[in-house]
Amino acid sequence: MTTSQSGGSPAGSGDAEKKLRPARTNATKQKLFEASMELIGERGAAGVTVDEIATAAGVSKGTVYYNFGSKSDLIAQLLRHGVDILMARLLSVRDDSADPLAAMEEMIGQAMDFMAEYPSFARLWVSENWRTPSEWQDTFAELRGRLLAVIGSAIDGVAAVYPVDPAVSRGSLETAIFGACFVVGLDRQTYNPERTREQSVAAIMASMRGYVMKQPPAQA
Amino acid sequence: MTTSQSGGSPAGSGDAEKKLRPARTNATKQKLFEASMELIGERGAAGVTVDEIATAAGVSKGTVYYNFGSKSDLIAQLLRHGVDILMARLLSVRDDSADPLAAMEEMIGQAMDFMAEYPSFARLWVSENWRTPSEWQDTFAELRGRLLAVIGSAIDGVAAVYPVDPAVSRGSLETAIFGACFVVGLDRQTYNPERTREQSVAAIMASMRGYVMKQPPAQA
DNA sequence: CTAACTAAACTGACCAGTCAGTTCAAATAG
DNA sequence: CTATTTGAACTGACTGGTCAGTTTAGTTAG
Repeated sequence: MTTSQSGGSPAGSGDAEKKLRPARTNATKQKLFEASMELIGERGAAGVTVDEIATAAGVSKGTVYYNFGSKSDLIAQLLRHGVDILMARLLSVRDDSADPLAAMEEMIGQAMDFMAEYPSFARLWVSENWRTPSEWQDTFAELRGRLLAVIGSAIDGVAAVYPVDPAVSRGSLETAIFGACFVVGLDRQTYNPERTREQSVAAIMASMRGYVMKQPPAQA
Repeated sequence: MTTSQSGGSPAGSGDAEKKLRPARTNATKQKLFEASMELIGERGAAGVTVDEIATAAGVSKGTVYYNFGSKSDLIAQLLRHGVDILMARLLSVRDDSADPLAAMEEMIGQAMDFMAEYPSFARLWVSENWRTPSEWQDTFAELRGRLLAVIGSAIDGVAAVYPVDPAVSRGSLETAIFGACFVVGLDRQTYNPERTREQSVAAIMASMRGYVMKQPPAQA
């Protein structure tokens, strides 16, 4: 069970020591992330073998187990890795509060760019996210919460300035927008490559424009 | 590769003879659909064995191969089966054109009910839908087209009566609504069981209300 | 009587995880 | 400056097990 490697095993290391120890390791992990993102996005977590991942990364199978504790662990870290990238992009949108609707629109645009750039991650996410008893259940819950918080605060920004339909719960709207980003992004890549980024953003933004009410602001 | 069964094999029968031949077969197929829908929804197509499906359906493994040519074939027919049910519900909404927005709302409600009743089908759909080279690719393309057509005509119904934002392409909106139904439905079941049907419908309907413009109708 | 189904054994491929051994750059010693 | 040691990083053959699909001889029910 325990990976009793001859040397110290970085497999178990959560996140710490990012500067001192690793020499080749980080480059190797990066290659493994890229290779497995690609393969797993295409054929699913269960449909890809560790050997394939190792070969695609130009590394031996043992190296995968040296760097990660298990296939499952690799995928968990892969999920975190992808979410880190997406989060960074979403947070790059300055909430200058000039117009919260514009901020929202840019966030959705960033999300669409991310889906276009990492479609395999998006596929992995939607493939595994809603499985009921799954390894990664906790991972998903945590990452989902982080992402929804960002979207939620953008919605709050809008609700603070515009009058807003009280019949629409913030939580459901978060979910709808979040989900629409993934689905619209994936659908564009899979079935409608001719669709533009702007069309996609506009379609998702429709729910925000439907959320703000047509009456003039109720002057807080 | 070729399924050379001893007895006459209904395995290859696409859709024809639904009345003449089968005596026990239909009941068995039904049981197999239910069992595999459940299992595959939970653990994914690749994560479930044919033996498990057979046992769960209270049937022998041979029967699975008697009724279906292969695991892959079973899943393809399972997809069609689920879409048939969903389509029937969507089409049950009378397009009385009294208010196309109300019709749209009821359609989304029907979709939410379906997701609540067959969450495993929804999981199967989102898990496999966007895989790039997959068996079932053609099946998905066809079924997706059928479903989008129904939603599209509901959108057209709205666009025929209300003034509508030309910046939002019908295709992207179809996709966004279609996808939101799956994602919101699944999220409700997985992460937010306290969310009501109405909240979910309202969140998805927001995109329709954002699609119709705030100016008074342009009087066709 | 025959289509539908059973039960069980079997094949051949495939795969996650293991482990004994190799490499090599940097540290330490002479 | 050279020799030796250390250990992290990596290798790839191997193991124990699983699984899709097949086959066969017999049973059940319409």
